[in-house]
Amino acid sequence: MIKTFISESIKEAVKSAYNIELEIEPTITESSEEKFGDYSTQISFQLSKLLRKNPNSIAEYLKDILKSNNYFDRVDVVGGYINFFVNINSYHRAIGKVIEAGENYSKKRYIGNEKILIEFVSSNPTGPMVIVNARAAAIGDSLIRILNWRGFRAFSEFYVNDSGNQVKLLGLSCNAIYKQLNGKNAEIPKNGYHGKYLVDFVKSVSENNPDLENMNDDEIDKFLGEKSVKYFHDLQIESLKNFRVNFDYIIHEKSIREENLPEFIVKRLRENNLLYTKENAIFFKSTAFGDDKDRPIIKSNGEYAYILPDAAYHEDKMRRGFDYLIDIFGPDHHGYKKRLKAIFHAIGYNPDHLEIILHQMVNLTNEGNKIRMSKRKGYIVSLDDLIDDIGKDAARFFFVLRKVNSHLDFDLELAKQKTEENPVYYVQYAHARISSIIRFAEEKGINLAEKPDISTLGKEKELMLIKKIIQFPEILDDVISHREPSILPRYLIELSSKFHSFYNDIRVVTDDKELTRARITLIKTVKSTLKIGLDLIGVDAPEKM
RNA sequence: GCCCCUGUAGCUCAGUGGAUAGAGCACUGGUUUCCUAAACCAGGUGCCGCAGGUUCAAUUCUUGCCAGGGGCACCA
Repeated sequence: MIKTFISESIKEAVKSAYNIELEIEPTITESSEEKFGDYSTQISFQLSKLLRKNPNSIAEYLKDILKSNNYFDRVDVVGGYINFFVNINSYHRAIGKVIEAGENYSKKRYIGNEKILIEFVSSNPTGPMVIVNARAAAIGDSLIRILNWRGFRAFSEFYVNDSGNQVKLLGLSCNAIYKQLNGKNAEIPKNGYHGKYLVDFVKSVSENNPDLENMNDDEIDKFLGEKSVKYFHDLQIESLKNFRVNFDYIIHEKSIREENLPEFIVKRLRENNLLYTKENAIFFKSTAFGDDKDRPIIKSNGEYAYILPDAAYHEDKMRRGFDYLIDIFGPDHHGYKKRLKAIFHAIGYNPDHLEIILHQMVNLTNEGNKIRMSKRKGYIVSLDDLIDDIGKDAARFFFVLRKVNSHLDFDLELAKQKTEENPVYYVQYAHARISSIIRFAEEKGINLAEKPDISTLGKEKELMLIKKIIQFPEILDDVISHREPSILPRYLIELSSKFHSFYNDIRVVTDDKELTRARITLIKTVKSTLKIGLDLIGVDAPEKM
């Protein structure tokens, strides 16, 4: 909030000095060193070209205007930079607002009516929830929480591919396993699923369904296929729930097909003259929309290519009244991005209203050795395994801590051993510590209901904490504008660090009741900021540890 | 061959068109009669992968190259 104020002041100063409206937001940074004040701007460098004056004289001129502002103790100019020394009253005013807001600090009311739909995970129902999908889950869920907290209307959705080829393959694989279990000769199809989890599943189904023996091959394929899709889907949703990831909507490919939406897409494309037939397959001219080559949407055997029902699904999203779509995909979908945007555009929507976020892969290693995971081949470490090993708080924190765009190396052994060093505990510990101090103060009979005198807070470490706390709303906005949840956990680590440092330097509960109340009030703002922040990434904020 | 991501301290990773590039881990030493030591304090490291270009200013933008990872189906 102080930053915004400085920004406004600069704009006004520039206007009154040179009679120009700044088109750009002046960049304001927190000063790297104390001698450069609290905040700095290098606006004079940016203006120097425009005004044909040297930066230093511009800075000096602006300084004289800015100086008169009662927010600052001092305004300095050093080598073209303008450095602001914010006075203590401004900080007291700022933290006063945080205290007023309490549990709702940084929360915004709904702004506008635009509805955002974020689709993520959408894993195939062919096995348990795996680690890569868990990363998408953590990212997507955190984004939704943060967007909604900051006044957007964002909804989460999971798309189930419960028809099509892979379901067929799953049925065939199950059938083969079923035969093998009964001592018959059978091979799992080449592209089928080989996981041990599937054997366990088929075993339990066949024990509970003796009629299987009376069915013919096709019937068994179908029966086991449908059964397993439902089973694995439920299992996945259950795992995600346990990971504190819930969905507003779950949409099945089957229902998209039943509503004949794929046919609608074909019709629409045909009307727009964007289809042609080649070697019995129907191709969509996606090159007209920037794709590298045209893509088949109906295969020569008459089946739909994956993109067709998916395009239909996006049509469905728009029909349900969403204005802006975000898809979070894994790195294996990167070639798919152009194609999907192309078809979205081709069926009549603004391609800017479909945003595709690609997160990078997760490499699982075990004592340095890479574990290659493949559901089809059957090497799997499931989300449930991970939670059992390191806990959901650590897992969620860890997944969101890395930037969406970077590859994530996850050493299972290390993660298990390093549990105690995991930064999530550092943050949670700060929260628990504050809770403990507050309990202690209550035991000492400090009346916390009485309004404290904040102006007694002026020590270096106190101001340091205040400065950090008031950054929080900006941090959340950064997360949103960059689509980068990792900014939040890193901020929480910094805030915790400032608090621990404060704690070791300054005693909160003392005989001075007035001062105690002021300090308790201060650390309460830290507590609620941590609580809100942790909650936004789906991590618990414990009262005790 | 084409496309995407990455290359910053011993390791894991932040960061920015601007002032002396940062954290954590690891390593060394210190801190508790007192609110949680899962904490704090002190100590030092960098051809910011390489080479051009744009700029008053490049680690940041851009081009080429090198290295690592991934993707390039009438799979989903």
